[in-house]
Amino acid sequence: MTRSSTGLHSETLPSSFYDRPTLGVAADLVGKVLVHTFRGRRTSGVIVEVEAYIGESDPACHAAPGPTNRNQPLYGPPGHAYVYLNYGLHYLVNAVTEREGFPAAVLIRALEPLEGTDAMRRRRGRPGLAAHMLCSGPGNLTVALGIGPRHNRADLSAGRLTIEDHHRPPRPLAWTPRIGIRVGTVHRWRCIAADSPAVSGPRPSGRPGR
DNA sequence: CGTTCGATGCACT
DNA sequence: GTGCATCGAACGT
Repeated sequence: MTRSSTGLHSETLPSSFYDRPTLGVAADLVGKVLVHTFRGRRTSGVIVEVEAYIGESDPACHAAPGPTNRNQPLYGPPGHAYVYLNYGLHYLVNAVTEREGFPAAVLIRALEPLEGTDAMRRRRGRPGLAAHMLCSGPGNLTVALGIGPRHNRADLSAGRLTIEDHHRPPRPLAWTPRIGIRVGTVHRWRCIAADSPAVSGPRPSGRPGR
């Protein structure tokens, strides 16, 4: 048990949190807090947008071609990070879910910054950027928190990259199709905090935020 | 508001 | 050689 920036008790989510059906994990990750500690400094944000990628039968999941060198972490133990390079430019971070051997994960797509917004602006290289834009988008949040390929396979229940429960009040959730993919769009496996200005891309009703 | 497009690296066929 | 789970600037309306 630690003291969170909000003054409420918080604890790191255990591996068991991730060891269950991915859609449940995705819904429950909204409102939790992603934390990276670097040189004793925390940068963190409340998760407000995620997407589920579930099994070899999901054409948009990296496990669709079966086990490969890259997607190995998806087959590994739940509660570990899967970090990979996308479009040759952006690192994206996932939390591996379900039992070991079943490839599935939740992609973290947006945060509401909580701690270390100054460091986030420095890492983004955008001194004047509004707080709600600092971690909006999966490639942006990894830059803002300093997450990179060294975090691939990292244990999210212990270490420098973790997800915490700050016991924040529940958020109104909305499920939409996943975005940025060309296959598997039939599933509504993107879960957002419908009231958040930090969510990337389209949302049910137009709001400020991009 | 909207759409288009270039940058960029690597896994996979 | 092809195709991305992206971003942001540039341009059209």
